[in-house]
Amino acid sequence: MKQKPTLKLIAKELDVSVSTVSKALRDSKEIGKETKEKVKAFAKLYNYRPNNIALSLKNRKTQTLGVIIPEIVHHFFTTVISGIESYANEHGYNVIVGLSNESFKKEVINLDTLANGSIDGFIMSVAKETLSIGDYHHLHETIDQGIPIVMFDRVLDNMDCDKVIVDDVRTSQQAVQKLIGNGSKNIGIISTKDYVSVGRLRTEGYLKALEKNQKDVNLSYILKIHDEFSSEDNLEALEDQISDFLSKNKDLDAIFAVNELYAVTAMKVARKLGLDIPHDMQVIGFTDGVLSKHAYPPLTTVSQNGFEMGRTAARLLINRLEKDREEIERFETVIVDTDIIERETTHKSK
Amino acid sequence: MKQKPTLKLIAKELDVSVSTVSKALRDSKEIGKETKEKVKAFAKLYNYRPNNIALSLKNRKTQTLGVIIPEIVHHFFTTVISGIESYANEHGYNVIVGLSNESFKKEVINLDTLANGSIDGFIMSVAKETLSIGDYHHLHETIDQGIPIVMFDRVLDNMDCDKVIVDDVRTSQQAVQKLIGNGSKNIGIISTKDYVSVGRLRTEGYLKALEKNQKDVNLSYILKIHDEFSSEDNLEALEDQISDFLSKNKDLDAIFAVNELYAVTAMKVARKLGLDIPHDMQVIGFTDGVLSKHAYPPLTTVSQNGFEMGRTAARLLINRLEKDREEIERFETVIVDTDIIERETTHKSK
DNA sequence: TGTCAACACGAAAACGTTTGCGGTTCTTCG
DNA sequence: CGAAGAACCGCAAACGTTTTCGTGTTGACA
Repeated sequence: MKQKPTLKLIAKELDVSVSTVSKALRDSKEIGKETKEKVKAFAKLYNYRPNNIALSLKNRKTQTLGVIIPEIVHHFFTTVISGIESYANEHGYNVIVGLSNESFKKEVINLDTLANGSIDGFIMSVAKETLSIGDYHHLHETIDQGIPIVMFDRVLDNMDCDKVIVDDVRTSQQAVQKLIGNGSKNIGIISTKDYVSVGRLRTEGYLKALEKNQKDVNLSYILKIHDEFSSEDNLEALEDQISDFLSKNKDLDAIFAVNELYAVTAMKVARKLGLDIPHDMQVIGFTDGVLSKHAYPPLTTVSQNGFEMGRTAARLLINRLEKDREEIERFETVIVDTDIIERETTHKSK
Repeated sequence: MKQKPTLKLIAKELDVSVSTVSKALRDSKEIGKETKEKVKAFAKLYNYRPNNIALSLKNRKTQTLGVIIPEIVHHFFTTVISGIESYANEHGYNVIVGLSNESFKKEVINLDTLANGSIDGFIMSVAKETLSIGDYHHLHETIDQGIPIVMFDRVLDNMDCDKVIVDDVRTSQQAVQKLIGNGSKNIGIISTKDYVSVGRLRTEGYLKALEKNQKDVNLSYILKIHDEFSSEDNLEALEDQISDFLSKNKDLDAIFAVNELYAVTAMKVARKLGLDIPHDMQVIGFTDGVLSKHAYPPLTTVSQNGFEMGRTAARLLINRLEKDREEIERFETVIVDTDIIERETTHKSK
C-alpha cells in the first residue's frame, strides 16, 4: 500500500522546496524549464493529485453541492438528482446528498452538518413536515450565513433564493381541460393537503379549468390525501382514502391526480370497483415516472422534466457561487416546461 | 450576512488565545471554570460550529462515504442508498454520490476525483461496461492507496474488499422451484449477458432447479437480453427482444425474470399476445420495487432487501475505517437474506 | 522565606495547499 | 570591470483546527 504523495514528499525526494514543486506543477514561469520537467515527471510517475481537502481549506470553496430531498426512493427526485449530478460534474462539482425523510428535524440536522464547510451551496425540496409546521428558521439561517440555496418543486414563497418550479396551475388546468375536451362530465381531483404548495397550486389549476368551462365545483369531488410522511410506506391508508372517495362519488368519470402514485392507486381501486379505464373513467397523473410508464394501462401523465429541473437548479446555484461577492444579483425563479404524455388512460384526441 | 465565526475570531473577541478557546469548547480540564463558561456562552451566542474541512485536514478523515452506482433512477439502487444513508448518518458520516451511468470512463473519473481526499472509503456497484471490458485497474489502484471499497450486488470475485450480496443461485433456484411446484412445465428465463454476475448466477440457479427436478434444459427457453447501458432508455429494444422470445416459444407457461423491468415488460408483451397472467403464464421477478408492487397484476417477486444491503455495506465500511491500521482483518462477504413476495402473478400456494 | 506542585493559559507545529515577496546566481551591457 | 536586470528558487503566511509542550502565576507547606 503506497501512501498518497504530497507536495512535501515530492519536494524532499527531489531536494527542492514545496513551493517550487507547487509552482512547477502549475506551470508557473517562475520555475526553470529543467526543474519543471523533473517535477512533472516525478509527479506523473507517482500519480500525484492535489489533496482536495487542503484545497478546500485554502480556497474556502469545496466544489461540492449539498442536495437535500425528502426521499430518494422516488422517481421524480432521482431524475432531478440525475440532472443536478450531470450539470455539476460538467462543471467540476461533486454532489453530496442528504435525506430528510419528510422530517423537519432531519432536515434541520442535514442543513446544519453540511453547512459547516462541507458544501458551497444547497439544492433542496422542502420536507412535508417542515411545510406543515411552517418553521423555516434553519433555511433563513443558512442563507444568512452566506450559503445560497436553490429550491425546486416544493418551494417557499418568501425565501431569498433561486427557485425552479413548473407552472403547476397552468399545467394542471391544461390537464383537466384535456379531460373535459375528451368528454368527461364529472372530474375528481386527488390532491394533497394545502400546505404542500404543489398540491394547492394543482388544485387551483383544476378549479380554474372548471371555471373556464362554466362547470360547477362539487366539493365532494375534491380529495385531499392525508399523508404526513413518506408515501410508499402507508399504501393501505392511501388506498382506503381513495376507495372511500370513489365509492361515495359513483358519478365520477375522470380523475386528475397530483402525482403518479395517487393516480395508479386510483386506477387500482377503480378496477376493483369494476370500472374500465379509460372507458368508464379517464385518468391523468402528474410526474412522469416508471409507475406511469409501466402501469396497466399505461398512464397519461404530466411530465415535469425532472432532469431538466435538476440541471437548471445546479446551473442557478453554480452561477451564483461563481459570481463575485458584490454582483448581488436578484433572485430568479425559473419555470421549466411540462408536457402531457398521452398514453392509454385517456381517450385518443383526434 | 454574518460571517461564520472561527476560533480565531472568538479568541480575539474574548482576548484569549486560540488554543484556549479550542480547549474550553472541548471541556479540557486545563482551562479554568470561568474562562470555559465565558467561551462557551460566546460560542453558543454566535452559533459556532467547527469547520469540517479544517477538521478533515487535521484528522486526515473526512467522515464521508463515497457511493458510486450505475444509475440512480432505479428503485433498487435508491433503496440501497437509503440504507447506506441511514447507517452512515447514525454514525456521523455523510454520503456523497457519484453516478457512473454504466460507463467505464465515468466510473474511473468518479473514483479518481473522490479519492483525492474527499472521502474515506467507497461503496459501489460496478458498471456494466466495466464488467464487460473487464478492466479493473482503477479499483485496484484505489485499494492500493489504502482506500477501502465495499462492493454490493455487482461484485468482483478477485477483489480485496468486503462484499454484500444475495445468494443469487439459491434464491433463483427457490423461485423457479416455486414455479415448478405450482405446476409449470415449460419455464423460461429472461436474464442478462453472462458478464453481469447477477445474471449469470441467477441463470445458474434456474438451471439447478431444472436439474433438481429432472427437467431437460431447453436452450431456446433462455433469453439473455442485450443491453449494454441504462435500461430505461431503450425500452423498445427490450420489448422487441422479449416479444421475439415469447413468440418463438409459444409453449412457455412460466417466466422467471432476473429483474423487475424484464418481468413487467414480459407481462406487457404476453398480454399483447393474448395470454392471461397467471392463468396462461406465471411470472416471477427479481428485485422488489415500485414496479412490482404497482404492476397489473401485482408481480410476485424476489425481494433483495436493498435497504438492508445498504446498511450492511455501510456497516462493513465504517467498521473497517474505524479499525486501527494494523488490525488487518480478513475481508468479509456477507449474504443478505431474500424473501419471495407472493402477489398475483403466480398461483396461490395452498 | 524558599520550594514545589497545581493550575491556567499561550506558543507553535501539524494537516496539504497556494502565492507574494525576497534573495541568489548568472548573464549582459555600458 | 561593475552594475543592472533576468532567471530561478525558497521563506513564510494563510486557510481553521487540535494538541503537545512550555511558561508564568498562584498557593501551600516546611
